[in-house]
Amino acid sequence: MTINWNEIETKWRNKWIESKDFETNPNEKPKKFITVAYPYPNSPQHIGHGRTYTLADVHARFYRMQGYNVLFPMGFHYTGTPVLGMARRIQAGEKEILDGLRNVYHVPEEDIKTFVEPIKIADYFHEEIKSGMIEMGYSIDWRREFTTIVPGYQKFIEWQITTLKENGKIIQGSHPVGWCPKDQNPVSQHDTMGDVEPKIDDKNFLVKFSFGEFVFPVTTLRPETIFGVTNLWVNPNVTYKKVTVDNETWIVSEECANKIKFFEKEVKIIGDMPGSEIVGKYATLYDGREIPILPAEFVEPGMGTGLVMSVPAHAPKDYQALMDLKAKNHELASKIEPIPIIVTPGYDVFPAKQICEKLGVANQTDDKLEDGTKELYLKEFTDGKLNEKCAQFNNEKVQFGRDKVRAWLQENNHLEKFPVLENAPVHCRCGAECVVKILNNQWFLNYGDEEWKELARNCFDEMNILPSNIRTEFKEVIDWLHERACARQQGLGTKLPWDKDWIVESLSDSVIYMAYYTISRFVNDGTVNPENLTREFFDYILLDKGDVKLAADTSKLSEDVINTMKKEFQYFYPVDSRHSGRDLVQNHLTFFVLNHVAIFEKKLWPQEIVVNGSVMMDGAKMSKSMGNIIPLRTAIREHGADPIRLAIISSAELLQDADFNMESVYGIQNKIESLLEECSRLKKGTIGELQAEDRWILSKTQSMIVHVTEAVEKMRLREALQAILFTFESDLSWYHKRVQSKGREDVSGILHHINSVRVAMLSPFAPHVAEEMWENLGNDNLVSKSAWPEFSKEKLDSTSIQSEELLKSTINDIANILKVTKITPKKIIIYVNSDDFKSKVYHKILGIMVGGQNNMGIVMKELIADPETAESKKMPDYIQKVIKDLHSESEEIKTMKLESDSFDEKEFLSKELSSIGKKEFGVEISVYSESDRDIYDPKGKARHARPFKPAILIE
RNA sequence: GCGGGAGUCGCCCAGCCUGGUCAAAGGCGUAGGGCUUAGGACCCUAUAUCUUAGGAUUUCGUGGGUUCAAAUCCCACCUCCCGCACCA
Repeated sequence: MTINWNEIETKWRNKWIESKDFETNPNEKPKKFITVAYPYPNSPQHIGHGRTYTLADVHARFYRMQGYNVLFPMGFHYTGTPVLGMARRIQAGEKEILDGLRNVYHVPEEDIKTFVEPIKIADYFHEEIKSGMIEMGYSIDWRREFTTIVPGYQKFIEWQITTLKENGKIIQGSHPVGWCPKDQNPVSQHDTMGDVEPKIDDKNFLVKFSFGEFVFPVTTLRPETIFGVTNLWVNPNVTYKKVTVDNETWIVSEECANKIKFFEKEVKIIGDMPGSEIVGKYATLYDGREIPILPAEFVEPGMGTGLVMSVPAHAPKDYQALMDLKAKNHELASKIEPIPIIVTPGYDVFPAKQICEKLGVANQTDDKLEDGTKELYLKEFTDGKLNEKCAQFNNEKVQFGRDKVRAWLQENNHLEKFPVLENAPVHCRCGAECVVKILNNQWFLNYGDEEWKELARNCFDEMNILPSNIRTEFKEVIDWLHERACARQQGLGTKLPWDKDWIVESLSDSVIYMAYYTISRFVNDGTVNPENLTREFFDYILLDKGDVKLAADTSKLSEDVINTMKKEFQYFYPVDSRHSGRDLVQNHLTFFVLNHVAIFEKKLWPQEIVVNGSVMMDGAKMSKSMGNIIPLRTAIREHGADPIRLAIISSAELLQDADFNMESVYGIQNKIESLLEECSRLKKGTIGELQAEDRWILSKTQSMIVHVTEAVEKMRLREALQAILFTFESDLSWYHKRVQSKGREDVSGILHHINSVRVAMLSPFAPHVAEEMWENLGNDNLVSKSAWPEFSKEKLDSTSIQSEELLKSTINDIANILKVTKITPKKIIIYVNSDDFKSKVYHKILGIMVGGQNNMGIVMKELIADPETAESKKMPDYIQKVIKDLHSESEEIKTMKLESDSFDEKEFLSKELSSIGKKEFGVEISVYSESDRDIYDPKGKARHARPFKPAILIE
């Protein structure tokens, strides 16, 4: 049978919509509030996005079947800048992006025309993504949907950010950003040519030397080398500028002057100073020491300030430049000797000299200097120690000393930050070269605050985190986190209420919004006019602060409505499970916790976080440039939603990256097809008297229920699915074998029961086709509304599991012997144990082993200590073998054997073995007990029989 | 540099937290058989090595250690991947 997936899926989707199953309001049942990070709509979603939502949907559907009132809502995150950049590029007619929209995303031409407006882009993909979610069968309550730029949400964010500020969580400061001087805008990856992220290196510093009334600023990554400075380098061919910077006059290159204009400084160029005029003079160091200024061609005016300080003992370039001058008998240079200040194991006193000689550097323009410099800088940083020339920093490791030296110089106004673009040049899409701008008065969330961190740690400690091994990562993130800018100057979003030049940054307006799902329903149905929502309203509903009258008056609502809304919030909150991709661990998920603890009281803190890995395509990372992105809706059309859901879930456990490939989809499709076929064959029937194999398979079904339920609870969905579809299959095929060999035809009632259980458990994973199967099984309700199969101890017949295991292992042993000996059997004889003493010893050993003891010596001692089994010291061989038998059985089986009644092996085997044995081996099998009088035992095998391990003779 | 992971029987990937059910699940591939007009799909069997009695041997990155017992716990080493922010 070939399934028409789209037809089945549409059929059931419509039924769900009709019955409004997923529209959730408070009721008397216990609730679960499941949320997923909402999408940013600047492209259609692909299979990778589908993973997080699918896992959450399975979770939601599972809880629903377990009898919870589950709220699973969705919103759309419009806040941010990427669509702005897209719109600009589309307006400029950039081929690359237009081709992508047309050929990869198949956006209709008339829609593309509207995309010059950023919101139209978001609107388009919003609808696209939403349609995909519906087609995937996500059980979302769409009545609560919103975007982050609707008035109600904006009122909510204003309230959130104001509350944070009043709680002292927001501070002001300055911050460097990548900046386009032409557009007068910050630039991010989306705004640059080639989509490069402008990387800012703020470990770069500027050390100030004096030169008469002027300041000579010099940039360095290694402030500690100030102690080893012997001279400055200046390019004699460059004309430097005199520049007033606040109250000082600096000598810097023109390029540098243009950079510092973007720092928080008053900058004005007032004149020239040719490099040639500076060369040969002296500058003054922080400690009053005079050092000569020497010419060097390697000094580039575009780098740093265009002036360089020379540390010839530790910088290969400086050393070589000095040598070059000395070779020319330069007068000032000839007097200079390197000053070593760092001791590093593996290097001698003058490491720079050592490296230049090792690499055979010819002169200061030699390319080998770059490698040498890199090597030495790293070694000195990780292994080096400052020496006695470094005053109070003597004996400090460079790793730690550097920061101390920097702080000390900074205090004494000898040093300033000089952030640079690490990956310069970066070009804005407009063509201009980007610079670093220091933004004044930036607003920060003070995530560095220790008290705040401590609260978050408390929350994490009490929270369930799946998978649990990601907990340490959260701990690290909390430790490492510091102030984070929470406002931007451009993009869509909500304005800061107290400073309208700024917009609340997108990662800061998406941290507690789950609370808004309980409000959006009332906004969407018109009960509430969002424009009227006030602080008092939110305070009352979300924080239980103030009184209902004030909240009602200020927001022009009735007290009844207000109290209904408050009850709804209090019913659904806290969030019971937050699903997200692992890329959000370091930011969103941690901020989510931080903001909750900063705003809400403890009982409203999140209960659980579930983190999943990403999706790979045929083993490779998905990327637009590689062209291996499959839009989700395309995949649904081609393969069906359920196969995609199953393929995503079955390809990897939670945190592992899932590999999506077509083979796995086809495999799943076939598996499901045969299951569906079987379901349509089976009819509800009466279950007659149970035979041994019936009791066994029903017991196995119970075990499966336990196993699957546990796995889903821990979000080990792959394991659960595997159990439902595959592992159980091998039990079923054994059952079929047994039934066939007995020639039974009355088992369809049992199979119907078993498959009902399987289909119900499959339903959260593959909801559409499970409904179809459920219907085929003859049910007239929806499986998504039916109850999750429940384990019942009474249905678990441990004796039947044991006896069936005995049968299987006996068959297995016979097959094994036949395989090894390659004989064709004419007759098979089985001898079961009937020796009471052996049984007694067996049980005694079983008890000892279940108690945790497995050592032969200890077991023997215990046996001898008991007068009933003391005789066993005469049969160490038997003891050893029994221990070994038991070793190869699961704890579960061992416990069962211990707890349940023993059964008559002979009776069972002689009754059950012949039919299956005849089918498997084609000969009669006779069963004797060791003590039978009429025993046929020509080879004396019978005495080898042990409990659960009969002896076998094949002729 | 700071931090987080990973290395399993041809490939992908479970198992490790909680040691014995582990020669190690499942999928793919491969080989043989069945079914089929053929192909596909499906089903069965095999797939470390040795073995004429249900067994033995060597295996889970490398080298040590703990233990009656190690893929699993501890130590060291090797190799590989990912994140480092104002960006969704």
